[in-house]
Amino acid sequence: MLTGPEFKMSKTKAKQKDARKGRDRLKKSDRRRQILLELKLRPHVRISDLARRFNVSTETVRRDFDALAQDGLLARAHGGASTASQGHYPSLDERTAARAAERTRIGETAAALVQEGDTVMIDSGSTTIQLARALALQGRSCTVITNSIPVAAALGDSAADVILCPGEFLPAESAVIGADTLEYLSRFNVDRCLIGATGLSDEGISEAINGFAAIKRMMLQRAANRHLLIDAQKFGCKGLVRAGALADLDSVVVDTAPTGPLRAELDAAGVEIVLADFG
Amino acid sequence: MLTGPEFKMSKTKAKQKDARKGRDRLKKSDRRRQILLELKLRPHVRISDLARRFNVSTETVRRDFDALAQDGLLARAHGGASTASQGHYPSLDERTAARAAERTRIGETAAALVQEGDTVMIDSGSTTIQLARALALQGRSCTVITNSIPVAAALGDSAADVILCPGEFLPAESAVIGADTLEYLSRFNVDRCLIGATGLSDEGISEAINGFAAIKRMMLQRAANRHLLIDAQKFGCKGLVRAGALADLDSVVVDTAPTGPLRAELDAAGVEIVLADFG
DNA sequence: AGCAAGTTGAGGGCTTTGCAACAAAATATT
DNA sequence: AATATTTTGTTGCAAAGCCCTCAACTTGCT
Repeated sequence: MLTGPEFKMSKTKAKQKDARKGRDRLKKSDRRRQILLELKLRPHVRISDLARRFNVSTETVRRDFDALAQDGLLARAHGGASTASQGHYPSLDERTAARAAERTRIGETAAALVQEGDTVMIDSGSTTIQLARALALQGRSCTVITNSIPVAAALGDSAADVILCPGEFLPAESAVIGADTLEYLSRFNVDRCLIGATGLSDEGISEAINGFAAIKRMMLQRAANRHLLIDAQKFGCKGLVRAGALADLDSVVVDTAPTGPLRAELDAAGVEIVLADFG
Repeated sequence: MLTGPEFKMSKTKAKQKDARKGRDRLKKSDRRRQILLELKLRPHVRISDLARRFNVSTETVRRDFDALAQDGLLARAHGGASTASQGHYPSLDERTAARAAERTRIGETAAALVQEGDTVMIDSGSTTIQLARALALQGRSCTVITNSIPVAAALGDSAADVILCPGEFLPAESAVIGADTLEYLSRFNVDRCLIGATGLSDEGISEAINGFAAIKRMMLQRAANRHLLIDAQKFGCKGLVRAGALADLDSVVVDTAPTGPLRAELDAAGVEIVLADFG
């Protein structure tokens, strides 16, 4: 999206823009690009500041915000806007808040599985970010190896040491993937790994993105205890790629106990079901 | 008017808080913890939303914000607050905006040094973030290896491929350092490296933090062309650690040409001075 | 040129937020 | 139990932001 549509000014008359000294205004798309760039730098920008900076009226900035928000490129706020990226989190209305509560609970329950002094691997995903939050809150002193930048940031100034994996940076998920990531992970032997997934069915763990599936497989391979964090909505879902078998797991942390064939297969594979209790 | 009139249900015994089902208010510290937790999840929270959620007045939330902002735990914004972490970027007032203009100019000039298809190393620091922004804006297609997460984020969805280094995560700078970082960097041979520094004097390049100096040294070692980005304010400053000699550089990108002994030594070492022109 | 479309700025009416001072609860202390 | 201290709520007003429409301006196209 960085290829702007206004690259054709060279063919017409390209020299009226420098007539004014230096205070000339930018074009719309340049301004919007600048806004997005600014947002990558700091989490929040104020309408009034940007208006002053770009030498345009606040209404113009407001219109920019609305347009960018429509494309999901930023989130509006009263008086300004903030980043929408960094993984897309749902808004703060009642329904979603209730669902977020389940995820928080799963994260807290999973965090309790981590022992003081453990070394753990945590992969990327919205549920594992909740786990990282809980881990930071509980102040457990441990070593965390992760390929997710939000996880690293959440654990940033907690008691935990955070080791980040190398690899190709994926802005959509704010995580790294690729051969280097896998090779780096393969060097470690850890006490446990905590991973998420897009689906869990009687056929195994599945994931929507191929690169992430490989990470999960590697983490499962390097850990003595393997935990999957997943909410009941994903029971029975089969994502694009298979990330592992049920037998690869030691336990699943869920908000609601699974039933039917999934439950049967979990039991057959000897997977412990850890229920995140709501109380 | 939202607070029901029957709030004095049991004023004696110590366990009246669970009498009402779940709608009780939290204490101050819990509330503030929740605010910080919320902020780790999304980049911005609104005062009015939190007030409704916690069942307190907006003034209370405002006071929470002020207290947390005082501790540097969040950044106020009109109508809400956003994360303060992720590396401390200066605010957007007049003075700093003027100084930021110089840095932006340095970043743009340095970005122009990068050729299409280049492989480059970029280290962490506020000036190099500006460089990353400019690089993204110019749409140069290249491969960037960095230990800085803001640099990676800024280049996120540009034409550039971004490779992130492994290492210990440092929340204060949002960067990674350590032996793994160095070892990873040592694998590559790149066309150029672009680094910042806390000081530049006739004695060489210096840096305030030891771990970062080692990164810079390694990048200088692995690159065919070595550029230092630095603003005139840092001329003559000697930081804690020496990150390299002047002769390790091919060019310095500055906003103002250095004079005196620094200039003499740069000339003697054959370092090109690239001036970021304002105009 | 000249027309059409798109972009921007200004004004007005309205809502939301910020701020400060004071009052009312709740909590801690003696 | 009575008194400090802390925490929270309320009120009033100034300032900032929002949203709308309309006019001025720029840009693109034929």
